[in-house]
Amino acid sequence: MSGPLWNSLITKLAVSNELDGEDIRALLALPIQTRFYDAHQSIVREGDDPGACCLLAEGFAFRSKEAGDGERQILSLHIPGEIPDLQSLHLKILDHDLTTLTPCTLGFIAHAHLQQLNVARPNIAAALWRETLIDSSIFREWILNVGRREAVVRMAHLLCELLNRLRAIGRTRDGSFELPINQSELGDCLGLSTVHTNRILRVLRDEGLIEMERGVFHILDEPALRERGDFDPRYLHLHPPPNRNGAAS
Amino acid sequence: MSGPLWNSLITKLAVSNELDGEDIRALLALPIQTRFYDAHQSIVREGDDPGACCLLAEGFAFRSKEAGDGERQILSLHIPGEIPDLQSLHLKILDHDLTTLTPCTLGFIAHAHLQQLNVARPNIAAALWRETLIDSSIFREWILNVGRREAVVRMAHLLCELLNRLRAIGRTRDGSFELPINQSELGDCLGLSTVHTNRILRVLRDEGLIEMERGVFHILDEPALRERGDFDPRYLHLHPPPNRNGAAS
DNA sequence: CGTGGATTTGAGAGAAATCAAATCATGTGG
DNA sequence: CCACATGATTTGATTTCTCTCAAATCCACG
Repeated sequence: MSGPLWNSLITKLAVSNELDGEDIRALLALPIQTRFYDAHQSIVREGDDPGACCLLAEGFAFRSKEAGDGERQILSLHIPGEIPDLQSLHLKILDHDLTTLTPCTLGFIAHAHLQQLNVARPNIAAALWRETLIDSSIFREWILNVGRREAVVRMAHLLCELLNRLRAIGRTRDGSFELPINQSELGDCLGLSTVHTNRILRVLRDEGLIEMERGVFHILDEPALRERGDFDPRYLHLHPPPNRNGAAS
Repeated sequence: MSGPLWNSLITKLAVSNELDGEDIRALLALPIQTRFYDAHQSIVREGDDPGACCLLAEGFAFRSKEAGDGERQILSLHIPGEIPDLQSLHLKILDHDLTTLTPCTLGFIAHAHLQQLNVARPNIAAALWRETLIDSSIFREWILNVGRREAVVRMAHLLCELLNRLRAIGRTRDGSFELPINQSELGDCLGLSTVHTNRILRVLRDEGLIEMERGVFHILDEPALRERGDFDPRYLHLHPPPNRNGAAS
């Protein structure tokens, strides 16, 4: 098999992992069931026990939880090539929601097939484990962001993160990237109200750091935005680990 | 080999994983180098590339990051039996600090030995992966906590989490647990100032939900504290996954 | 008994939320 | 092509929560 689904997965995995020819062949042989979703559709919900992981091949999705008072917190934004619920492979019961942000092409991969792949290709097992650990590293940075940075810095940081992640999979042009997200959702990422989110975006625009138009963000001065957002991309682990034993190349 | 280090590890792993006799034998054979640390000592730092994981056998530790302005955010609190930097097995460069909270007994396990164990005992590899995923699930809940709950609720939630995690490894008596943490550190867990942390603790005491004395927390009314803290323990995954294929018992 | 760290209290400032309303897009049906 | 409905963005005014600054108290320990 082959096609855009497999390509997005391999492109993304190759950002942070060394894959050899055998690995790629094994990935291409992975049975994936394609489905198309509209924007703002629930993919899986807290409490579900899905039996398959969801590869995001095209579009954007997010994971979220709700507090008791109904306030929503977005935990992560997902970009093409990611498997947002990869953890369901070992944590059967979902502890959060997964929802499309835009129309999406999704590929469902049965847990059983992933397990077989992990046994057959330990290097892929390590890569997938590593992906979940990078996911975790991004959560840690979000805790810091929401817990200890003020609103403008938080927003600048988030935009830097998105720019860097999207650039790694070739989805930026100059300093611009497409991401159709509204201000209410942006606020839910940062723990801010919609009104305050709006004012904060204005600040960044007034400072000449960004511009926005329907679903497209333009980063006008990345170094300045990094400075403003206290951003250091190391936590994204956007490179394969240093190759200590002369393995795959 | 055997001793308190191995016991703490096995006790903790068994909370959320099914281990069979062979697994336990393999764990007991794991070479671990013991070292004793004082309170408030750095174990590993952001940017380090350690070569070994650190098993927390006795005492408490925390992971943290610092924002540009020097504000510290504590990302997680660790209890006996946990391996707080297990992710360093696949993410070589540390993206946060790991520090003792109290005097600790630590066991260092070389990455190479863990890798060998993962190959020899796939069930243990799955358990370790699962542990890192639970870690991740706790991060997600902390994002929600810091992002969308107000201070009193945040604090109540954190105390419920600690009670439940410590109970699972047998470190509570009735509703009480030992945890020598000061208010500044507690504030750093929750994204609050020390002063506000103090006032919030007073609120919970005035409401008759908790009592505190040097390093010991007494939860006087757990159901009420759960209610106050919007707490649902499911995200802690404190039970082994449902056994679907009749494997280990 | 003095010292330093931790906790507690008070007062005032600041950041972000809430409430309310206006404006701006976008899409639909007539 | 226009009237209208809907949702998103924007703005203003006010309230609430949390922080900061400062000082007092408490406590463990040498």
